Amino acid sequence: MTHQVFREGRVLTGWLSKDEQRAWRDLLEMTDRLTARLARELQDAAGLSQADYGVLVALTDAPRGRRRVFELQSDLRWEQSRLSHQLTRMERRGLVRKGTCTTDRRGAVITVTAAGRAAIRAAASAHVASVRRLVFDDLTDRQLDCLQAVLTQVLGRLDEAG
Amino acid sequence: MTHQVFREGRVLTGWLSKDEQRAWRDLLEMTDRLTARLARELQDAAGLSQADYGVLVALTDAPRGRRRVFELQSDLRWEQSRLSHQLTRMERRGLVRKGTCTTDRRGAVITVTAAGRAAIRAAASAHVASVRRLVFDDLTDRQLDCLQAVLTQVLGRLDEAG
DNA sequence: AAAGATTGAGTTCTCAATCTTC
DNA sequence: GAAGATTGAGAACTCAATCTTT
Repeated sequence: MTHQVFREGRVLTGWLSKDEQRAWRDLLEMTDRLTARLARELQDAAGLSQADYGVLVALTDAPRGRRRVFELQSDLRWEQSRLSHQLTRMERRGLVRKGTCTTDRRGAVITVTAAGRAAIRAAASAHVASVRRLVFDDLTDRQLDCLQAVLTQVLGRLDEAG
Repeated sequence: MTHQVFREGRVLTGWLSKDEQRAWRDLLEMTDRLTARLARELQDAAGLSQADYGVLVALTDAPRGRRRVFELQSDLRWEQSRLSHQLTRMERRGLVRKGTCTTDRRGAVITVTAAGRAAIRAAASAHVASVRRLVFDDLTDRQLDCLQAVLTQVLGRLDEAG
């Protein structure tokens, strides 16, 4: 799409058309409200933050529930220090355990604990149900395809942009 | 859409189909990366956080650059105390001014300052350009329509859900 | 020196409690 | 008591500096 360049006689190059503005505002509002709601639900269901949940998903997806810190970092695309602080807090709460790596003594191996598995089990089902109800239940196949195309395009742009 | 209920012989009620899972993960990744990138740009261009930018947009959109705190609250959908802390910090930095309301002495009136206007002017053009380049430039009219329909639907669901 | 990870200080967000005026 | 807003304490995130091992 070559976006709308003229509107009411004024040049709008470099700006957004009315439709684009609306979509942008709605996208921001949707993500804000969606994440706020899901965060509250995770907190209520299992005392987990979104950050906790993300870490636990990455760990439980991995073989034996173990992952190096730098691997988690690329899974989650978080800053080093954010992840380090987060893991320290999660260890204090008993959700994960830190161990040193046998083959590289610089490295830490993070393991999800039984309590961590229990917490994510308690949270996941209601969480996924909410995602389905709020986002996917009313979507047609065509809408899902279209949404995926948009997401893929924007992610591609972000890759180019570094 | 009635989502996919059977897959490889297993019942998936209450869960997400493969396509839905992918879309959900990509949506989370897109919003994370997009907001992270735009936040960095705002910071570099004008020393503004996303939060600062949101407040300044709401104020400069309003007549005479003035808005009551509870009005900003419903504009931004923020928690009371978050907004209050944010405004305190922005006043300290000279971006806004707080005054007491003449007709209701409980109330505070927030006004954008000249420095606030200058800051958002410095940030806005590059910000909008990035939004266009990263999100809208490659979108067809049909994709924009479809995206808008999805956003409207999800926002509607969120309204129902309270 | 580079890779893997942690630390501490400063900033921001959340939650509950509080204060003032209606 | 309710509405409008602030405060303080604790948790989370960012940035730069640091530490250890390779």
